[in-house]
Formats: sequence, C-alpha cells, structure tokens
Amino acid sequence: MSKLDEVLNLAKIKGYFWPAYDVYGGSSGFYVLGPYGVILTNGITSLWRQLFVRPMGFLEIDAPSVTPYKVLKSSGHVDNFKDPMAECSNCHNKYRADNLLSEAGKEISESASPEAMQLALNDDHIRCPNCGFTNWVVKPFMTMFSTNIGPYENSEGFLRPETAQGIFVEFQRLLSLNRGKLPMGVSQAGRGFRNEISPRQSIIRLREFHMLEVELFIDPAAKVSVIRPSEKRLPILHEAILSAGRAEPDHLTLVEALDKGIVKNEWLGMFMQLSLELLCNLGVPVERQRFREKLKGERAHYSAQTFDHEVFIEEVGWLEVAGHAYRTDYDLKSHMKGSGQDMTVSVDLESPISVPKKKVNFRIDALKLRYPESWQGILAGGYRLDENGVLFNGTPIDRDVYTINETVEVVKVRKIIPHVVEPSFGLERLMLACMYFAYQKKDDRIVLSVPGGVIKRVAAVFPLLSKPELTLRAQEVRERLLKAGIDVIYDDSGSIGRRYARVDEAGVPIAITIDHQSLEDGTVTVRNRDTWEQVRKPEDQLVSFMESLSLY
RNA sequence: GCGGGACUGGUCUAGUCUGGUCUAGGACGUCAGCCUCCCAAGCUGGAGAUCCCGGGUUCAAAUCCCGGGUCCCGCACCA
Repeated sequence: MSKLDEVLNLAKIKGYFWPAYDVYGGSSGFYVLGPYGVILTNGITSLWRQLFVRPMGFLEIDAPSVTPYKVLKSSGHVDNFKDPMAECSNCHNKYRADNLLSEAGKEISESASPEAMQLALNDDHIRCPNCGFTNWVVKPFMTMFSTNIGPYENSEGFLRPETAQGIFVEFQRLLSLNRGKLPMGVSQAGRGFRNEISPRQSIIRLREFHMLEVELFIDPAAKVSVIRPSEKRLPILHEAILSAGRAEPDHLTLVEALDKGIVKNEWLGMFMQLSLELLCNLGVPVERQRFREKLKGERAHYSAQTFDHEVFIEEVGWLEVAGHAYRTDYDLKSHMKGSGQDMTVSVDLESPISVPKKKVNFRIDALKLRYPESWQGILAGGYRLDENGVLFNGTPIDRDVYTINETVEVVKVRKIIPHVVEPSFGLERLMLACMYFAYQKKDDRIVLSVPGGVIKRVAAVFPLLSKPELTLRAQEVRERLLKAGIDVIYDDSGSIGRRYARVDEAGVPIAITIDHQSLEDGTVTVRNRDTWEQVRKPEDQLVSFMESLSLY
C-alpha cells in the first residue's frame, strides 16, 4: 500500500472526507468534508488569513456563487470556458477542435461555431492523431455549471469558476471602503465550481471545491515596498529553464528573481514567498516544493505571468496547490467595458506637473464666412493644432478666423486602471498535502503530526479510568477549556491507550488526562501527540500553558 | 469520454471460476457492561450487509448474461 493510499484510507476511516451522495450511487467529483476535515481545513484557512490577509490589512468579503451571465461574459469566461471538443467517430478520442485546425495550418476564428469547425475539419480531411480516421463530430463543452436565475428564460447564470470575479465587480465600493487607497488587497475564501470532464484522484480534481484567493489591486507604476516574510530561497522552474528542456529549478532569493526579471512583478514575488511560507507551515518540506512558470499557451486567458506552486507527492507527481497570477488590468478593463462603469482610480502625483495648454478660439462669424462648407465640421472638433497653426483635413486654416489662447494646467492626479496580482489556493489540495507530510507511523500506530499552528486550540480531555469520580472531574476540565475558547474532544470509552491512539490519528496536538492525583492536588497530565511525553500541570494553568506551547 | 480492472456490515476481506451446503463466514473498528493508575490489553454481550443499482436466465443467483453507477489505472481533457 502506497503512502498516499494509506493517507486516503485514514481520511476514509476517520472521516476527513468521502465521496458525496453515496446512497444514490454517488456523483463523481463531489466530496463531503467530514468532522476532522472541517477542523483541518478551518485551521489551514486561518493560517492563510494570518499570512495573506491580516498583515497587509487586506479586506475579506464573501460574495455569491451564482453569477449572472453578463459578468462572466465580460470577464471572458463564457468564451474561454467553452471548448469546442472534436470527437473522432472511429476511436472516440477527443481533442480541441481549434487546436486540430491550427496544427493543420488552417486558420479559424476562435468564435467560430462548432458546426463551422466540424465542417472545416471534415472538408479538409484532417486525420485523427490517434487512429488516422477523418470523420469528426464537434460539440461545445462548457466547463462552467450553468443555471437559471429566477423563473425567466433569458436569465442565464453560472456557478462561479473562481471567486475572483465576485471581487472585481465590487471594485468601486471596495475601493471606497479602503478610502480610495492603493494598493488594495481583497480576499475571499469560498467555493468554486468547474464542470471537469473527468474528475479524478480523490479530492485532487473536484467539480466543487474550496478556494482561498486574494486579489491585490496595484498601481503598476507605483514604487513598491513589499513585506518580506522570510529570505528563504524560492525554487523557481522558470520559462528559460523549461524551454531549455530542463527540470531543475533555480533557487533564487526574491530579490534575485526580481532583479533578473524572472518574476515580473514585485508583489507576485512576495506572494510566492508567502506561499512558500504557508506550505512550510503546513509541513511540506522546501525540497518538495517548486514554482513552475506557466508557458504562454498554458496560461489562462487573463494572465500575463503565472507561477503554479507545486508540491511533489510520490504517487501523483508534481501537484498544483496554488496559482500565482499577474492578471494586469485585464479584469477591471473587461468589466469597465462590459458594465459601462468607470473603474479607474485617481492616483496623487508626487509633485504636481504643469502642462502647457493651447486652446483655439474661433471667431465664429469669420469662420462661417471663410468656410461656408466645412465650418460645422471644424467646430465639431475635426481640427488639429500643431506648431504651424490649426489644420483641418491636413490643410492649414486661415489665421484670421481664430486666436490661440495659451494657458498652463496644473495636474495633480493620474487616472489609472489598477493591475491585479492574484495568489489562489485550492483548499482541498492544501489539506491533502498537509496530511500527506503529516502522516507518520509510531510503534505501528498512525500519528497525524500536523504542524503546530494548523490545528489550533484543540485538545482532548480524558479521565484515566472510566470511574465516576474521574469522569466528573474530567467533565469539569472540559467545561473550563471550552469557556476559554478551546475545542475539546472528550472521550471516556475503552482504555486510555486506545483513546490516545484515536486522537493521534485525528491530529489533535495534546491530550489532557485526569487521574487520581488530579483529585488530590488539582494537577493533570498533558501528553504531546508527537513525542508521547507527558508533563504534569496545575489545572488552572492549562490554558496559559497551551498558549505557550510551540504547538499553538 | 475511450480502453482495462474492481465493487460483499464503518474498514479489510472469505465465498464468485464450477449457481443450491450462504439464514453470507472472519478480522479490525464500533457500542454496552465488567476489569484496568497511562499508550489500540483482557472478559462478556450487542448492533451492523436487501452481496453497488436495474433487468434477464434458472426450480434456485453474491455467483451466469445484459444495461447503468461509482472507484482505481492508462489515454484524452484540465480554460
């Protein structure tokens, strides 16, 4: 049994996650997060908040999943998530129809209908790369879930394929909540939906999953003073390495990566550094991590540069757990165009600049007399002003009909469309990576050594024996910890060893045991999940002791 | 979607080839009680499976046949 299988098995037995809708035969691509899965993903989410949201004062919102057609039309998703799938009618292999055509040297518009593509493929006798057959059927495959909003027919909507769009469309209000300041970070933890053709490998490819995203809006021209969470070297498999056909990443500091132009944006680099930090905190060794640059053809339609943060898992290979994308001004531009709303931001200039301005004042009566045919066109703005005077359709206009007013305008702001830098995590994959590296065997027993800081403020409380005097006292300790905001798993069944084993598998960092001595002097034993060592502590110091532990 | 394999209590599995002895056996887990002063111990008792679903063949189906579902592995797909 491979390690991954053992981890998945543990997940099944202990109820971290399992396939949903089992009683109806199941539905591929949907999973339930069980009680321990919720504890773990909550822990990961709050760690993400600690690293990616709080320190920079980013905002966090929770926007709807159901998204109107127009929003995703403007964002480009409607067109880009709809793949024309060409199926070979002989071997039934499927390909992107437009890829087949462009490989054969045939140009076809991306917006061509499936029928047109089918016709083009068959008329040109393009062969199936697999079997050589030349009969194609082309159908669109929509990888977004569509739905109707309300009872009306032309109110199509989709389940969001990313949480990001819910942030972009609220940009103006968010900016005013941020009192107009850039950079502005807005985060969102929520569900994303993608109608995958074939979901696979347990929770690695799901149709509904959890995302942790930040959209950082920046002024691309602004000087950046970026927080540097650490000076750990980033393992980067960048374009130059990839196109040279190599697979060994460069190990660069953030400064080096930026200086060499490998990472094109300082914020993007900072997020990569934070991402490395997050994964290290989840217990993934640095040497099992890398940032792989997405090449031009692999990138999403909105991206100017993307690095996938990947984790190496033996049985899977390099697994993408995050995408860090420099989205430029694509998103806001698209929504400005689509909605007709102004999403530009006025940025204060460091020092105001004076711009000399020349204004033409026409003497209307003279203009009408001199140019009876074209005066209306001239006044409508069809003229140009250069050092030689006013030109209309390239011909100088008689100087008698106008005067030039020279003024100086003081400009204090710049109008910009902010650029967006986005770190985006798949929560289920983070959980899997965390579990994979936390999974340990100790004396033939399973211990989920989830690093400190992930499962926080959770403790087990046990009476040493299931005797009333001990169980009652243990319940009191439980109450006390609950009141201090600590989640308690209480258990008095079976033997003490069995109970320790159960919480070890769940990754609960410490177990507190009440024995006879506790009844006499009010002390309890505190057992460490990883070392199984116990220390004796007074009951009333438990909370402060737990807070002092590195586990917390 | 295609090809291959699999599917029996919560988990792992015996039984399937060669239909009847299966009212489906075991182990682990789980629950209750007893015992137990620290790591899945022991004892007693209990619950838990229309054998993935639907149809067919047969006197008789977990077992054979057909269709479907889900999972795993390859291929393709992953904006």
